[in-house]
Amino acid sequence: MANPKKVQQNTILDIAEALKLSPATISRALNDHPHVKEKTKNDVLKMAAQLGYRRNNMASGLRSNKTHTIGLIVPRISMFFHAEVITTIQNGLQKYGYNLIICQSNDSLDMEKELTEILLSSRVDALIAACTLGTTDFSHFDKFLQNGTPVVFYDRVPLNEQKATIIKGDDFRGGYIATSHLIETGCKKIAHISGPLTSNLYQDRSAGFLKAIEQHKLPVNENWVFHQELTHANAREAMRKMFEGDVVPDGLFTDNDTSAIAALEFAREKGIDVPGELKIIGYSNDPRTSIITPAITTIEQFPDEVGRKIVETLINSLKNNTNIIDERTVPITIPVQLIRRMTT
Amino acid sequence: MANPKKVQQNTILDIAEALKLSPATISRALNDHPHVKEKTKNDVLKMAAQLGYRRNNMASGLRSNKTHTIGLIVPRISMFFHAEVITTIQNGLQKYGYNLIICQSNDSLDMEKELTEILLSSRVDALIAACTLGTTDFSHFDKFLQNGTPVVFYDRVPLNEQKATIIKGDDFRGGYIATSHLIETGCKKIAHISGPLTSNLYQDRSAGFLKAIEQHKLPVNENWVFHQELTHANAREAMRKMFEGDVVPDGLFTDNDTSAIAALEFAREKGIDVPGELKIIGYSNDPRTSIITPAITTIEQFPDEVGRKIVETLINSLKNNTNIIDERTVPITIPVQLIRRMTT
DNA sequence: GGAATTTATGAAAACGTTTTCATATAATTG
DNA sequence: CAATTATATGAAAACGTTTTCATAAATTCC
Repeated sequence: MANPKKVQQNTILDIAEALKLSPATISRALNDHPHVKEKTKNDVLKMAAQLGYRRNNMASGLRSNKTHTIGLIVPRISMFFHAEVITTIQNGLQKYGYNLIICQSNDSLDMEKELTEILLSSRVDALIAACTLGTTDFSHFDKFLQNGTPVVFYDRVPLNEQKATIIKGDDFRGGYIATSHLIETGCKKIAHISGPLTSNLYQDRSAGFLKAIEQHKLPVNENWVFHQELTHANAREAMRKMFEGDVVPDGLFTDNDTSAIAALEFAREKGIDVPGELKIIGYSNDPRTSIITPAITTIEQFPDEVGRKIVETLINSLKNNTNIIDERTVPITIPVQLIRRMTT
Repeated sequence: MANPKKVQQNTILDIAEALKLSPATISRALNDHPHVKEKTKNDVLKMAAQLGYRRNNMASGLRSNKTHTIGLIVPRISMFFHAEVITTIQNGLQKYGYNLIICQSNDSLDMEKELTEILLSSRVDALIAACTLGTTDFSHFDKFLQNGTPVVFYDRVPLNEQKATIIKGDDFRGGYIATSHLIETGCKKIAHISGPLTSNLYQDRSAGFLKAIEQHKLPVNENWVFHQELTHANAREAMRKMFEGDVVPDGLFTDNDTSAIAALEFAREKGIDVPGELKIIGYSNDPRTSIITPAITTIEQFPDEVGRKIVETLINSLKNNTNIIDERTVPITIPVQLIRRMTT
């Protein structure tokens, strides 16, 4: 009694009955099948609109084995880089009639595994994933590849996955140009606050860092290289350690902007002149870097470019239904760019 | 030939066959139905795991008329407030076994309407929506309410929707305490950069603003009240207009933080001392406000609280399957808080 | 003008579950 | 111990589409 009368959704059979046609014809008409008369199509479309008909995606998906839904697993939706990428992906896929189920792993590997199970149950047509920092074994994604579901990894990606598409920023180059920029602006004692080496991201950026250092025959101070979770607090702690000694760095490369901001705030508090005594460069071009004083030099990763590329390759492999297996063994690399501001 | 062999997903029938049981029993066992022997349940669960069985959500949903999927329509996922709310909702719903289909209207009313159609086709179990600034007619949401699908509006909400749950910040109070704070810190000539009055958000904040002004018997200068899209550029333009005259404001209340930042930057460029000559207060507690110099006073909206409340009421009405129609005609209000920083 | 082809439609099966109804067995009652 | 009730299972229908196969009608061909 609580509910008045719930309006029942009309089905294809209601249209069929109203027009004295078979459900098969209605289905074909709605899907613009070539073997249906124009007039019939128009009649069906008109009646569908009149009855407020809406296709039942579950019934349709069950029969046709297509959900028009794509799963996305991401560490956290509110991280700037990811938010931008997701926005682009969402808007892109929407144009092609695909829905996006967005899931957050909260950077927990267990959660990531569970999410693959859930998305498998949802029978997503494809999967997009930016993995956890701790994901070194990627076998929980195999289930998708095995039944022919395209998988695209971006940002944090497997190193030797042959069967999935891999889209990543040019992290080696990012590390290299960031460090080179510090050197070119006169730094001789360069520190590096980096993330855990379990992730390709920080492996590559670190390699780029070292390459630039070696190329200019500068020494590497082991005590000034940190591999840690890139939080505000950790960066502060690293700064404290480095600046309690006699010899202090004159340049700092951090693998994200949060760490750069923390470092800058530390310097501000301790009266360390930036960029006079210490030059700082971050990574990602988070909006905060352009707003803080002094504005922080950083590396742009072009999240919208990443998003666009993901949509492009995905739509492609969904259309051709050609599994990506054979073709895409080479990762797609999105270029990076130095954004010079006031901290260097 | 291109694809090796795609692995076929096992179904309930495969389990049934393996165990010499009927599919009905398998289904019941998997759903923890009370009328199944413990031993049988264990056997089924074990065999399901062994065969790598994953329920087909489409088949399940088609039959049971439950998708365990909830739709979310939001202007833009990358806006700070929404990103936070969504993160909380996502994590909350995940715990109860619900997926979230997130859609962006890009603040376009047409897109919003289209998205309701799509989510209707997906037969979502419930809908959460933060509407477009231009949404004054909410009838495209009626379809959900008519077939008993719970709808929760938050942030930008309909004014007189009797049948849906409404969760909103205390915008009147926000406008009131922001303005009062400016007055208390000595402002006499207060400007207000607000959003379009089509939205309850800005109606309420404006009302709060006026209430405070009247209460202190201050005059309202019509030329210092703006109702416009709250972009960086628009705020700059408003500042330009106000500061080209002889009489200039000594206090500014902006309805979002982007405008406050734009205003602060303008002041900085023109050599207007903040907070000496001009005090500024924003809205939302965007992370940028705490990082800019001087840090901007603003109003905290507690996005996680909003998200939690949404999940709570939603799970409740999904569980009871009692449509919200009768009970929830009163909007739920989330309190706001003044965050005092350096611009006042 | 009949055979072959194209075009338009329908009947019925299929997708993988859940659920109703029926039934067989086991446990409990008087 | 017969009668009732509780427990455990199966057969079959149902959910709303899409798709295969068959066929009727219209068109083209020689």
